[in-house]
Amino acid sequence: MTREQARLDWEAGAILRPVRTGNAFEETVERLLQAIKLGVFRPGDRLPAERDLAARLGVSRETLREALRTLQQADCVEPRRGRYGGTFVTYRMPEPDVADLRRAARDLGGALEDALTYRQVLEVGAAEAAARRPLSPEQRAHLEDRLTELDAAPAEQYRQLDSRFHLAIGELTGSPALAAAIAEARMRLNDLLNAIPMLDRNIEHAAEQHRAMVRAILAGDGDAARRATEEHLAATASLLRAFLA
Amino acid sequence: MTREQARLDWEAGAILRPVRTGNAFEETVERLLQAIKLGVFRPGDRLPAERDLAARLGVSRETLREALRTLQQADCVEPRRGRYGGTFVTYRMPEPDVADLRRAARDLGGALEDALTYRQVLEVGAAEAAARRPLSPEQRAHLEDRLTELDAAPAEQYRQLDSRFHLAIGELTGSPALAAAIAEARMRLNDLLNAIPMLDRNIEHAAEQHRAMVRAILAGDGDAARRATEEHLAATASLLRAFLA
DNA sequence: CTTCAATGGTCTAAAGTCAGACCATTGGGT
DNA sequence: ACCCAATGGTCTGACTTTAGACCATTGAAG
Repeated sequence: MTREQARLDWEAGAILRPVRTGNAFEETVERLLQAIKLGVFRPGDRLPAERDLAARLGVSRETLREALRTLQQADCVEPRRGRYGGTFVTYRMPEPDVADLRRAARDLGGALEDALTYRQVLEVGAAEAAARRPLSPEQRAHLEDRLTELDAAPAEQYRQLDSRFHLAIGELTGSPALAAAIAEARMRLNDLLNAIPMLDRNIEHAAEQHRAMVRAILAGDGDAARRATEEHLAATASLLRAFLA
Repeated sequence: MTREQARLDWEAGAILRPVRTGNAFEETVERLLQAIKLGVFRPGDRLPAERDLAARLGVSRETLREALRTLQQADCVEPRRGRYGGTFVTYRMPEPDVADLRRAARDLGGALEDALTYRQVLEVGAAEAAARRPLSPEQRAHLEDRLTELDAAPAEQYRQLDSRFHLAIGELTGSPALAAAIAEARMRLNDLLNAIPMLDRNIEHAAEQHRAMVRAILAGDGDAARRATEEHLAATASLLRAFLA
């Protein structure tokens, strides 16, 4: 019996895990907030209409509206009525703050190493998969656009555009499951990554690594794509750990 | 507007996706059924007590019981009352059938390539991550046990023990998120993998690849672990595609 | 100026889900 | 022979979520 329990804890942890996380309302708030923090929706952008958004998120319009009301009270979002109205983003990224960083890391606890491993495996694998895949001219252009956009980014938009660049590689794999998992991994780390103060030197370093990733992917060189992504993520993880130490 | 919609479809597909899949009851049925098909619970095994299982799955006991009732009506499970009673597994794996295989593949549709890519990235990355990690003697022994068990498997248990072997590598990464993702990827492909008729020749081939994976992981050789896993999964995918063609 | 289509705002009845209490059954321990 | 702890079985009341209908507002198009 005790042995059976031990066997279960060891072997079934990945299967006998919660089917649903919290309630639909909280999940919806979190998703929308992350979408904004990840730069999918930027300040001034209009969110999809409530009926649309509810359908995409797989929740009822009531639940979505409850979530939007919460975001509105948190000054992240603002509704406007009438045709050509909608829900508009008002969220502004706070300045990076090492105290925030440490608090966020403490909140994550042991899940930090988990999330870093998860992210590493997913993004390295995705870069390799994208490189080994025949890409359409549109896809190539899209990737290069993300890189150019990121290189030209004003400091206050850097982190969101960085997220978009990394998410774009996930999309290039053509695997929705993989792209979704990458987005999920990034969401878990996002508050941490956003709280890292970015020095010019780090940004330049990251930019060179981004270019190496794009070069390798566009050249169809899976090994190089993997190595470049490994190096980039290792550097980011080191930077993160440095601020936590 | 149309352009905004197109941008969203392209960029936000990974974020604006359903927060909850169907209802709790159906998800619970699916989880339990997959746990049985994956060999986490084997015929004659007793499932954890309802109160326990409900807590692990994050659903109410009522919902869990509704799911168990469904599984009972499908002759997968049988309840016994009283102390030392419980819910016992009665499910028997059907014989592999190419017709089932083709039907299951048709049901998956485009999600097949998605699932194969997803699985490839996760398992290859997990093998490498496990190899690069310091493993305790218990973990090493556990991995070797899984391999030995699989090598000695009677034909009717082969697939479930194969699942357990692959899931064990995910657990070795020490990343619950990664282990859970591997289990999820395997669940998506499981009906397909289980429907492949296994010839002795294929089993021997797979066994050699499994040994190579374990050797590399225990030796701490990440590159070799990655290559061996890549090769093994590519072989499985080829076999699968051969039966679908 | 009027129209009207697209949007957010509101309401209701039904279904799903939950926490917890309590009952019924069983077999090993005393 | 009895007890009792652990299990499945049942019920209730509260909360959550849903689907859908309908209302209110707005600004561009005609």
